[in-house]
Amino acid sequence: MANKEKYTVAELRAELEAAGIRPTAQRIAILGFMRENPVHPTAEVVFAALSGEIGSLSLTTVYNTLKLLVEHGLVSMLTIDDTFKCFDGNVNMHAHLMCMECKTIFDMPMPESVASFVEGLEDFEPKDVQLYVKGICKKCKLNKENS
Amino acid sequence: MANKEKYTVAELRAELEAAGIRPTAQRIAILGFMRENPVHPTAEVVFAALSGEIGSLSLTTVYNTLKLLVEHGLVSMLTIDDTFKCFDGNVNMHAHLMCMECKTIFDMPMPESVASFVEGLEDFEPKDVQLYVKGICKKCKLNKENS
DNA sequence: CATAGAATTTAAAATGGTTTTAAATTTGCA
DNA sequence: TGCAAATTTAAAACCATTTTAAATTCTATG
Repeated sequence: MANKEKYTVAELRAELEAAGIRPTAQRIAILGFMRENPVHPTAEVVFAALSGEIGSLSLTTVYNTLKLLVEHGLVSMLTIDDTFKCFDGNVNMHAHLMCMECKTIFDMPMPESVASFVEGLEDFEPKDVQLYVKGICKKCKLNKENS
Repeated sequence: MANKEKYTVAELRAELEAAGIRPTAQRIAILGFMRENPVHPTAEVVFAALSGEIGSLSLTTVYNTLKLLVEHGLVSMLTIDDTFKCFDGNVNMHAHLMCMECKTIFDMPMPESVASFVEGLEDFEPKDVQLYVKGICKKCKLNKENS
């Protein structure tokens, strides 16, 4: 299930408040960006995207806010690549593919049995599930062949 | 399928050579450690475990060697936790659970459908598959309840 | 409405795991 | 044995992220 294309400030504010987070302008903008953009941005990318909108925004705030949103389950953190940490505003369970060449991250539905595997775990209380597949995307494969 | 408990130097040497890696004493020791110990050590841990055996061993060599072994598929890298990078000497496909409290990483068989999911991917050539489940282990759950 | 206290944001500095550099050492091969 | 290439090492550099401390903003209360 994907997110909506557009969220109102009131919706974002309500989401933050429901999580017990004080809805500041920075937090609303960051959560809004994560909800509306079906990408997997790093903190740097979020900062670059929003620093026009909020002139005073600092990279520190973006880092701290994303961490806060992750801790409250409003955003999830992806560690698919060891060289950068990125975030996903779609917290519905799904798998991720990453092209090792162009670093693009693609969403995929989570295979059926993963949910039942996780539910069936004994002696372990699951909180977060990530399925990561790294490989080469079609575009990069073609590029390689023609060179 | 787990690894053996004990590997001979000749076996390790042969594995390195088959991968086109020159079998130095450091590389043999590091690969041996990874093969024989069913844990998920960081570079620091590998270094600490082997620096007695090889007095001159440097942490740099451990980092570089683990990277080399991963590049050649002899060892796999886990990015289950965003605060550390660790390694697995068992390259057979399996899932990982990590306790968010004590940070212990447990091996689990990979659920059936994941392999077929990966094989069924179109327009994407898979190279590495990781299923990570983060949560709370039994021991830590009990500890929390009694406090 | 004024104001104080608390929370948040910010810039700057610090942190720490990892990589790079360059020199020293070791290895394989003639 | 000796040389060229590869590897290892210690030290320095790197850089994404966190911490610090001061400035700002928000909220509650009189």
